[in-house]
Amino acid sequence: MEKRLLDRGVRYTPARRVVVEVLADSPGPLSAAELCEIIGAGMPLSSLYRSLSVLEAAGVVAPHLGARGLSRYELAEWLIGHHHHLICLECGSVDDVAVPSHYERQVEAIIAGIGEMASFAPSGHAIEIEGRCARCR
Amino acid sequence: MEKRLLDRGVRYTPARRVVVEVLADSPGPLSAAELCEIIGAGMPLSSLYRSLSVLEAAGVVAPHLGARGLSRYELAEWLIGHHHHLICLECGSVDDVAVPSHYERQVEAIIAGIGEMASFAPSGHAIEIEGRCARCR
DNA sequence: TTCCTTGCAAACGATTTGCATTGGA
DNA sequence: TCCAATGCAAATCGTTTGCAAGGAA
Repeated sequence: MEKRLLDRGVRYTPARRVVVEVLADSPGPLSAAELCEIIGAGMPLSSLYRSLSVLEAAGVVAPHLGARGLSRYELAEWLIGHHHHLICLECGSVDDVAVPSHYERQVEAIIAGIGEMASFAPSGHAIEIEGRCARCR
Repeated sequence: MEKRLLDRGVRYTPARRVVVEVLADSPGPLSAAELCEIIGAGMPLSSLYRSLSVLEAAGVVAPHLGARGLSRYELAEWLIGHHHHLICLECGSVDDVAVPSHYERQVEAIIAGIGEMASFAPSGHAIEIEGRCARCR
């Protein structure tokens, strides 16, 4: 992954490394504010955003645009695998969920069918499942 | 639908009516700025947002939180039916697409399966399909 | 030295709110 | 009359950017 940054002439600095590590440990995408909280002091929001945008440009993190005009960030799918999101309407948390491959194959087929119907060329998809998470039941 | 507002002690005013009408005519969700543009002058953004929040509280419109940190609004599903979104990565447009019921039944089953796996109680879902729309091909 | 990186503060764009005014029942 | 609705301007929130200082190659 470091190579990916070096190829773009940017460094894999401690600040960027910590962002990647925190995201790697998270069960789901995190907002900038959440990241900042977890990383702790000594990380100004502006630097955080700069790290995120460098990492995004390098294809290492991907933004997930969500509730109340705030983005959540997670590692790109080539790092953590294809997955979908469980959004808790109670506490607002967003967790990743991997979908068994026989389900995912059905999803692919459905997406392809819809694309054909609508003369739309699909290149990616996301399923957002809303409800109540285990903690809020 | 007017009843829905009256029940909450709010009126179905011309300003609110025009918002509903413009949304009803749109092939997909619209941002506040787009709504304002379509409605034309004489509709300050602040009033628009106020109309939207009243309509949202009444369950008549639903926000769709999307690209580049801006919300798009559409009529609630009980008014326009269950559907998913085609998001064009080229021009940024978002169009609704209704899914044939045999597909939708498969989707329901998949969602239920995932919910069980993750001890998550699903109450709704959305499939966002990214790609290129017919216009941008 | 030469870039890249960082921190701070200021700027920005979308959305919200305070307040005084208008308007419908 | 009374309360809801509106317009304007100012405030707020998440995010971005300009600029000068710090750091690695």
